[in-house]
Amino acid sequence: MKTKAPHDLETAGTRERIVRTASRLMQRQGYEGTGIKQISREAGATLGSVYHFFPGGKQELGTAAVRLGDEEFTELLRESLDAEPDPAKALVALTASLAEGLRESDWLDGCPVTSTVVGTAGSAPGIQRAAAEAFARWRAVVAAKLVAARFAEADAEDLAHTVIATLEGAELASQVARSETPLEAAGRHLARLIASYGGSGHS
Amino acid sequence: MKTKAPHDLETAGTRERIVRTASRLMQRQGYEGTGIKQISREAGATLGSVYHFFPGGKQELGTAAVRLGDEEFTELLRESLDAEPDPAKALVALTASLAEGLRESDWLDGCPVTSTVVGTAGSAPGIQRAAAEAFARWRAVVAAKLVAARFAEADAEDLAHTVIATLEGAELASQVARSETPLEAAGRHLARLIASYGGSGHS
DNA sequence: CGGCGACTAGAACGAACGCTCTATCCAGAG
DNA sequence: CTCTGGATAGAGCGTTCGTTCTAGTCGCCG
Repeated sequence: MKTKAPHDLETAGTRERIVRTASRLMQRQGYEGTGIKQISREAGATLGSVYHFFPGGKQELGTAAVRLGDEEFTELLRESLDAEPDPAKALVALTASLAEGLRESDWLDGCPVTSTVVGTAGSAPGIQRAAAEAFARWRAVVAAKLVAARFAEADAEDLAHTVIATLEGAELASQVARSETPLEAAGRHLARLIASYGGSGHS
Repeated sequence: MKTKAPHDLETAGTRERIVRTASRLMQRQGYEGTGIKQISREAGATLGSVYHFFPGGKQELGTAAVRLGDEEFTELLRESLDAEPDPAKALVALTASLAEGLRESDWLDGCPVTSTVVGTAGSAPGIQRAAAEAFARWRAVVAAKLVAARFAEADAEDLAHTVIATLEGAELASQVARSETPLEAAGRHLARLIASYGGSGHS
């Protein structure tokens, strides 16, 4: 019986509801600021269900929440980069959409990975590892886009570090300042930085 | 009696010990992850003293901790920028020293303001405000340096947004990856971005 | 039908949380 | 000396924390 599909439809329903709720709450309140009871309450699940799906407790749940945020942003990143051949223009569009999302949440929803991982440095190694993997994956997506736009591989990977770091920092700065300006400036400056590597466009 | 100096020497001693301890702990564990009793214990003060100096409770203490982090980084920023006439080179040196500090703490001590403010978005407006003021002050210091290096005022303020955002993001990325690479790349790329504004140097 | 495993349900535990409160200490003013 | 007020000291409040545990529900296989 390899078929786990039948009742997985239901179990995956509860499990996924818990992870999504955990991710959303930790995005706003941080890892330490979010309680398991609050998660189970808002997810419409009970404490028993939470510990059934996450026997590792809060840390395992936090790790799953970070991974969900990882997947969601990876997809957003890919969509933005695929929609526009020029990576510089794509980044400008991406920062604009990040700023829009942030404003629409009344500046509450920053990067889910960042919010969850900050403050767990020495105490929750699983979460640290998941966050490191998320950053690495995002960098790889950006680097692949740059390589596709005829960048040298070394330059692409190098630039990807700064692209991701600047996006993270600008998202945080915009959230704290309650203003789209940091993200907007980051988009423009990343485009300028990329353009400074010779090619003005995509060919 | 305007002279408050005599016993202020002692009272300021305890008060400052509390704030410094709070700042250090919140830098590592976040705002929610740090307890007032832990702060008082590690500061060698009692609960009574904490609430005597900070009748506003944890939020007032957190705000003071953010302001201390603000002052400390403002000073580090000024030192780095004053030591080198070319702002681009100064930023490379700054990222190197940030990376060194991070590595020396075994990747535990990130930006004290960021760690403290993340996760307090909707719940602690005083902390949010103090963090916004910190970012604005740092931006002003960077912008002033750029203006002194013959940048147009509009360009300088615009660039300052991205400089601060990138520094924040790279510090976070370096901490999570436990690697100096993100900060090192950020320094090089910020220097390149600044250099792209015409002047290759300081005159 | 009986039994079994996946899942739900929530009471209960000890510890820690932020905060309030009273008591005490002590230097300096009168 | 007394008196005063800033500072120290810590017991104790009610609440919430993460976690454990037992009981119960449900669908499916034999």
